[in-house]
Amino acid sequence: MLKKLSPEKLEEILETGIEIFAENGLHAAPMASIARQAGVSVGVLYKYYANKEDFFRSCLRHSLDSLEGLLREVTSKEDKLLNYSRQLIRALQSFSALHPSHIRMYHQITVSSGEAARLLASEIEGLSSRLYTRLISQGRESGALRRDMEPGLFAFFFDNLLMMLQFSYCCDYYKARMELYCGGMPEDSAVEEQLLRFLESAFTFERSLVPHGDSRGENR
Amino acid sequence: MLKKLSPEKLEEILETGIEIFAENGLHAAPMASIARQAGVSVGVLYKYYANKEDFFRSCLRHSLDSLEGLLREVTSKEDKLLNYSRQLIRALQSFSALHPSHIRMYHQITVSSGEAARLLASEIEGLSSRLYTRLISQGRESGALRRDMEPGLFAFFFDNLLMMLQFSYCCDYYKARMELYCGGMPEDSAVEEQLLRFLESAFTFERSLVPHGDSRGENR
Amino acid sequence: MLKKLSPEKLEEILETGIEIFAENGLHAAPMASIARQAGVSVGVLYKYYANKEDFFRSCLRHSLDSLEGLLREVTSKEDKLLNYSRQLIRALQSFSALHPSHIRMYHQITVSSGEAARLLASEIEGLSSRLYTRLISQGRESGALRRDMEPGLFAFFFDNLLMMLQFSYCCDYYKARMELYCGGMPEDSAVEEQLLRFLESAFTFERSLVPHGDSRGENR
Amino acid sequence: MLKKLSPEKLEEILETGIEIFAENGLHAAPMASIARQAGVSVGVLYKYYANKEDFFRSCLRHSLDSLEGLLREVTSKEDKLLNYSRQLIRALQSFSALHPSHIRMYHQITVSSGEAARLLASEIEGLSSRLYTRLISQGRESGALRRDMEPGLFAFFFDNLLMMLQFSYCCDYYKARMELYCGGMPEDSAVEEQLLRFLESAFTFERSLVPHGDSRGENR
DNA sequence: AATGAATGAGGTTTCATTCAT
DNA sequence: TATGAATGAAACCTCATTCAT
Repeated sequence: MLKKLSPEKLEEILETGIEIFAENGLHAAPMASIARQAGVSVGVLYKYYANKEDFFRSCLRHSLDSLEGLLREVTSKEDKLLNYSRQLIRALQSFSALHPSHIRMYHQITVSSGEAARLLASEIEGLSSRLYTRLISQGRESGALRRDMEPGLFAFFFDNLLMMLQFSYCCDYYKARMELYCGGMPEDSAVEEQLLRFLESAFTFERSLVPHGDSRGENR
Repeated sequence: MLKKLSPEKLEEILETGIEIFAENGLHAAPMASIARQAGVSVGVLYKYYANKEDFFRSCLRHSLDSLEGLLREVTSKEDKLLNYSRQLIRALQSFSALHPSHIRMYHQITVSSGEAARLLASEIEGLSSRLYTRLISQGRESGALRRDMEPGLFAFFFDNLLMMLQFSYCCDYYKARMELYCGGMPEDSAVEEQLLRFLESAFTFERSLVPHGDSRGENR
Repeated sequence: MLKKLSPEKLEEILETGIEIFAENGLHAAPMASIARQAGVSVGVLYKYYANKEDFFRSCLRHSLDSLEGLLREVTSKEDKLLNYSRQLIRALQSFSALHPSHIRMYHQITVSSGEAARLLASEIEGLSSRLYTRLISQGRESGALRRDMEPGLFAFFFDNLLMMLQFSYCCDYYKARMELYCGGMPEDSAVEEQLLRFLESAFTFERSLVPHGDSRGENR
Repeated sequence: MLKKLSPEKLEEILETGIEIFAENGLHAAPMASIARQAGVSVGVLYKYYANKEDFFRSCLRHSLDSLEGLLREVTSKEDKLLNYSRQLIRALQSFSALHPSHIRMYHQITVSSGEAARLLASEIEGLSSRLYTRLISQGRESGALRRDMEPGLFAFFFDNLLMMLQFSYCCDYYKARMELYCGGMPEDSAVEEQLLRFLESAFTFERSLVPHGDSRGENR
């Protein structure tokens, strides 16, 4: 019985798929390129996956598995948002350095539309949205975080910053944009430090405490 | 570029292009659809524009003109970051409601790669990156904003939040994601209020002032 | 305005389609062959027809139009089944000689299955089934034809013979089969004469009149 | 042909082949489906049969063996055409009910063309054409059947009716067509009775005896 | 000058056949 | 010997671009 496709080969195919999807987008990625680059024939792809859509879903699932593993690992070590944040930033920086194609593929996914967009969003963002909202609610109850915030929206802002960070490490357009803002690619440690400061203040200080007063009130 | 097209027709062609590019992406948008929907022949498109790429650049330029107009208008009225922020948020909310296709087209652009990505980023983000960095530097000098920040990175975070907000109003995937975080589409006013609180705190409170202490130090 | 596709060219495309469908079958006929043989590009086919299925339907309709024209013409001249039969046989012989591909395409259609088969059958056979059944019923009422028959089944036998005749003139397999039975391709006139004798007797003599008695009765 | 396959397995493979060829046609039947459904590997098929064509020929031969057995059995019991007809109709009705795939495969064969068509026709129709022609000739000599007929053509008409009957019981298109003519699927017994009446009259009454005269002469 | 029909390369998917195991 | 994974040619269909009218 010919078992040519070892788990390693299958892994390689999926990683190649992620790479090509990341580069070309879901629609424009040629199955032939994936096959060629993975060193197999197109027939192999269609033996293991019903069609392009199915293959893409498998690539996504493969990637999400490792990303969710990362998320769970970080979560298991910390339970307070701000402590957790530092670990998370570092983990994302390292994931971005190791698997930039995965992040690029997620970014390609964000251009989908219609029902597919809704399904993909819930598959990709479901876990983190629930986690962040929970951590923030807990922090607010315990008094560790500010009270004058809506946890959902603040979780949304929080994830916006982290998602953009990843994209900025991996996607050409966002990379160029970050360099534009920072005058070159900033050090990982500088990003970590500054983003933590940004987040700490945003999540801990209530509006009434804002000190300088000069930017308050006149908008009402 | 010859000039036989009336300015109105030209405007219509470009707006149609933006719509179709926004919907389909740069690669998948059919020139024939654009021509048909704009009520001209494909021949006209290829008479005035060398090719699809060239036409796309013109659509982008057309859109940037109106977006930069908006930015300049808001800027002319305010010069302090936090006052400015409220105006900007409102302006972006209204722009997103009026011209969602423009925002979607910008989003489509973010998937480009290589040298094109760098050029597009600098064309689209150049103005705001310089503006935000300047406003933040000034605020830091004047004492209105915190001193322990790098203006470039904080400007980057600031724009990340605003860009994601626009995408979340206009692009299917991000729309679904925002609903996931907020349990439904939030009111414009709630978004405005919460994002302002988030930004105010992030930009004004220095780390040493962080009140509860419980999120410091215990990181190992 | 480029009007390259004259009605003549369109006709040529449809005739070529009929030819290729007749030769290869619906599924196996390559659109590229049709285009090449008709002297156009595949793009033309897909500009005028939504897809292969649609193109095939148009070929069928084109053919049915001429066949139904023929049927109506013969019908208009005669209203008694047996007079009508001679005209019909001659018409089918001449149609088979002029347009063998059409007949071969009908034959290819008979291998379709499922709902498609039902629809095609009703489209192709609807007219003649109604016509034959009506003629036979009328003949039975008037006393010109035997009374001890069910018009539907006799119409069915009648059409079976005519359909097989056409196929036997045009389709390789049936041609070979007819030669097997007749020891070579029979003259048109012999086929006409013999088939008319066959039909006349079948449609006019009632069972009770069967003369020789030796094949009667003992089967009951 | 090597012989390691048990006769039962061989039978199963051939029957499966017949089924798949019947359903999909010669061209579109996937060898892999046949192997899977028969519970063997494709390798086995290609070990015992040189290629698809060769395998198909074996399926046909297998089917012809049983059909010819049937024909011989009926023939051995009767020697007069009209007595024989009733037995034959019943036998074909029962064969159609038991082995519709075989009939469908024969039908699929009728779309073949070129030299293959000639060979297949002679293989499939040789026996019955010789048998029918002989029976009819004998009947004509003995006076049991009409004299004014050419045995070959009448045998041809006779077989046309029987072949169409089988196809009408088994093939979707012809089934739909028969329902169109009869307003629903007729009872086996009605078909038997009516077809016998049709055949009896066709084969026994000479033209000169045609009673009503109204369908004679006026054809110019 | 403007039109839009025509082109044909390129993408997805299927399946007969081979051959490593 | 038997397996069934792998191959890759060929089919459908789309769309950027050209160019006859």
